Amino acid sequence: MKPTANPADVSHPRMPRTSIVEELGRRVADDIVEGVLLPGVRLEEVALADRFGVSRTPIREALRYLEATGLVEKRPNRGVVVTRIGRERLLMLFEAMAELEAIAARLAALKMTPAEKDALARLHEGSFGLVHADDRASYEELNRSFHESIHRGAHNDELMALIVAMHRRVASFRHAQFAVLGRLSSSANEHGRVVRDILSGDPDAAASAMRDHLVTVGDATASYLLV
Amino acid sequence: MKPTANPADVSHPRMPRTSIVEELGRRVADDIVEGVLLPGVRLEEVALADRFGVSRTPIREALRYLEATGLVEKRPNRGVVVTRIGRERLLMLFEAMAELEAIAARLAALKMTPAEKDALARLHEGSFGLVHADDRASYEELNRSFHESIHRGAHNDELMALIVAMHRRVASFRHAQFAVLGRLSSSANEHGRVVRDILSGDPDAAASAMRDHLVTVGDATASYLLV
DNA sequence: GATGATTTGTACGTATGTATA
DNA sequence: ATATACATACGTACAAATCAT
Repeated sequence: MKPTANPADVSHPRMPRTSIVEELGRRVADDIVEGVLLPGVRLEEVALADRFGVSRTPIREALRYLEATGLVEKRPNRGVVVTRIGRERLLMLFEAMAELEAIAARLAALKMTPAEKDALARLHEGSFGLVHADDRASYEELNRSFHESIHRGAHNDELMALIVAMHRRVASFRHAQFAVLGRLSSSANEHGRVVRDILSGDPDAAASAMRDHLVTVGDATASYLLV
Repeated sequence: MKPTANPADVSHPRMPRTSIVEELGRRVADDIVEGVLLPGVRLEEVALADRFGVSRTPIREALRYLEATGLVEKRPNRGVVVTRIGRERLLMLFEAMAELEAIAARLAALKMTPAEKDALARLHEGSFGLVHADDRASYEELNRSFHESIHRGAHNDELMALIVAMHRRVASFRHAQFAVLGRLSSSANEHGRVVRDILSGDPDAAASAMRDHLVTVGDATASYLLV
């Protein structure tokens, strides 16, 4: 691999090409979020360097970055591992996540434009068919879109960045456990409450509905988690 | 300087000594938060390396870490600057900060122990004397303690970490502007509402009171900010 | 627009600390 | 407990990009 050039990025020569470190950070982060690298797995610098065909220097910088995001943990002189947390702290993570999503719903109720509200309503309406067909994969995809459109509807990039970062951390633990079952229709119903309160512009109700929704999700998944 | 030894840390030989990178990260972060390094200032690697008597390698790792926290911005091949943001984004930052503090107040109302509530009440009572004496420095110190005790009272380390990180970022902009004037007594009154609602265990009221308090603070400071 | 100076980006070597037999 | 193996931490050298002239 050439030092600074990115093979997949030759289109816009004047656009600041993404550095190797950023690329490495993304790829390792993706592996963690997608469950390729599970919590507790040790990340050796030379192994990563060989795998990506670079020296250890950019690897170390990428790991420093990931350390700051909380996806990996670095113990001085003892290497880096994918972050592994106990049950208590995981519950805190879910609680914080639920509160952040509640904020997003709150702000969305206050600031979503009519067009955004309309799009949200349509998105939600599309979910009933998937529930009835028990199409879990499609529902999961729609669920993502649903939450993302609310995040965007909050019109606050800083808050959205917090939520995205938090979501990656939570996702990294989802794979260490079983899938959650039988929640499709109840999830859709909970979404319905959120949509109703956002559309009617009731921030407190929307926040409350979203919080309850996430708390339910949190309990359902946390109960399966290890340690 | 020796590679891994920390001159100021010779007491506990078995404690994992903090690496140079961590030390550098802390010191640069402190300089940014305390206003020694103002937004927009360029951070040159060699200059920092000379200043701290180390090579560029640990400097670069520390800067990567700070980049992830949002305190500095790194543009590929173009160096690192202390993060500088426009008015719009700053308002988002204040809004997010206010919502996070509101969450903390909410959880504190739900989870603070009687002892913690008692300590909070006493802390708040101590503020009236300072307001009357117009002792701004002491009031600011008490204000910190007040908010910190609420953060701790939320009993959620993940949320607290978010708030601390956010607070550092906000603080880095406080120094680029004038001091806020004449808010001592109104601040104390707003605190009073928060305390009342936390003590009575009303999460929604506590969140609302805290949010209003922070929104006031945000408006007051944001209106003085540059760009 | 080209050239030299400055700065960032990456590779690599060596020392130090940690784990294991 | 000591020695050996191995991974990490930092420093140094070189390459590439940016900036100033």
